[in-house]
Amino acid sequence: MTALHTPFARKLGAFVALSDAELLLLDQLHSRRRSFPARRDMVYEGQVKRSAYILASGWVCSYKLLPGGTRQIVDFQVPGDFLGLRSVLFRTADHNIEPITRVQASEVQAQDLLDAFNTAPRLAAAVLWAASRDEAMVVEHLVDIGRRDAKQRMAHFLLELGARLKLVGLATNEGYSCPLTQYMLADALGLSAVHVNRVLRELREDGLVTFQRGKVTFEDFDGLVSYSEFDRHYLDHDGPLMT
Amino acid sequence: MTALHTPFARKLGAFVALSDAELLLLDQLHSRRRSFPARRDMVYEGQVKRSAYILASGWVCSYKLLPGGTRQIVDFQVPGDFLGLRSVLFRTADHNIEPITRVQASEVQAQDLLDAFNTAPRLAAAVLWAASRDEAMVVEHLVDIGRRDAKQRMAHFLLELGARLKLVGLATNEGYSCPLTQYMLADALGLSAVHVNRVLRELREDGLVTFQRGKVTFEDFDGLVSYSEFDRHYLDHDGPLMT
DNA sequence: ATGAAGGACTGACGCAGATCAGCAAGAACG
DNA sequence: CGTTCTTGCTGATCTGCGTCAGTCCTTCAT
Repeated sequence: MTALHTPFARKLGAFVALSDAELLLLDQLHSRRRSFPARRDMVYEGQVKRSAYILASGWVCSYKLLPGGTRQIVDFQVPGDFLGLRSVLFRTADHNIEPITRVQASEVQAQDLLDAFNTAPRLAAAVLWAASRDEAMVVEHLVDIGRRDAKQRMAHFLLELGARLKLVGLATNEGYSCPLTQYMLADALGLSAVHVNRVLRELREDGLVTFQRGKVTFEDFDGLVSYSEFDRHYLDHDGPLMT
Repeated sequence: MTALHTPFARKLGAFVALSDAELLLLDQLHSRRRSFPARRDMVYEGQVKRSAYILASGWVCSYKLLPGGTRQIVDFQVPGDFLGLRSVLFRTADHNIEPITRVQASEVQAQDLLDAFNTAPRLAAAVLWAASRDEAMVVEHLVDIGRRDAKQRMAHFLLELGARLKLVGLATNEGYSCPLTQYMLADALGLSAVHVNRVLRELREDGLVTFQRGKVTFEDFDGLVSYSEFDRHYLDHDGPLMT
């Protein structure tokens, strides 16, 4: 039961009902605990020796730098998220990972993970499932940037982030606390920071969401969902999907 | 050796040097051959019973529809690509898959795949590797849409597609044949069809690429690479990366 | 042969969002 | 204690790209 207190186990538990033995295995993955200061890259593009991590607390973002100096944030990772699962397969990292806040993470060797998978294939399924869901979020992000205007894009993004945080108990339909700056939002959504500011003001004036002083507050959750055409279902689960 | 004639085996061979036994296993995955007509969705969002497929010939695209009637094409799949690997893990498909041309594909049951993995873990690694590479392409696509202007975006996209096709022997640095319409390019790149047309004309007038009558011709490959800030390395391999 | 439909292509016009150029307030640091 | 950095915020101006409204050409079906 103790393992359920880690955000990671909590998230996996939403996908697969895990046995005590499986929870114990999960716990063992958390042995090599490390801490990272904010703003210094944990992983950078081209880096060869990499590990995977399970985020215990704090936020990070994965991004790509362009020659012009601009950057595109591909995804944010919140507590309970796995990072670098995919990149373990490659020799070198293909993007940068930067902690947004101070971060606590468990380092996971590829071998430990494979061992755990051998003893508990259902665990493997759960981890792959979580990874797939993360990929689905990147796809949703792509749609956001490709086909929604700035205001809808922001609205959709804030809801999606909320849905993710809800999975690990860090958000409700009231809101959540969020350490992102307007510059980061800009880099994630493909906008300028100036325009992010304007869009946030409009959403606030419309009485839909407020994002101020590190807090996202849903003033009118249903209104925001319908305004942004957010699909309630794709991240929602009433309980484990696999038993 | 015969299996090397399928685009899929050829692609995996670029990642991992496969033994004869592994190639044989790969061949067996190709037993349930199916054919699909152009333009009728193979998989649609919300569909419950799904299979994975290995594309033998023809092109397909995966896309998401938005309530407004617009769509965002997330990725194109070309011969040798695996489709639906990720979605096998979910109960329902989260996007649509539409054949662009008539398509030949081998249906793969989740169980067959798992069995193959058990007998040949190196094969599993190769398949996961290929899947990861596909995900990396989605990420690159995201960067394209988020942070490059229309002209650079188009240039980058055409090069990326070329790099992919080169892996299965369907492109050279001279060019490749490509069944995409300007409307599809628009839906993929988050542009209007009108603007796609303008951008293609500009690239042609600059003497960089020509895209006409189903053929992409690189007039000045190096020029295009530097104009679009294309990273030559991320899809290039001189030989198997794992032996 | 004759529509009908899809695709390439173009010009005129308008707008969403970028860019530029600031100000103000708090945090971090000497 | 002032200084510098970071972040939020704003107005003015400019532009990339969308929208509208077409034409032309090719392919296919009747």
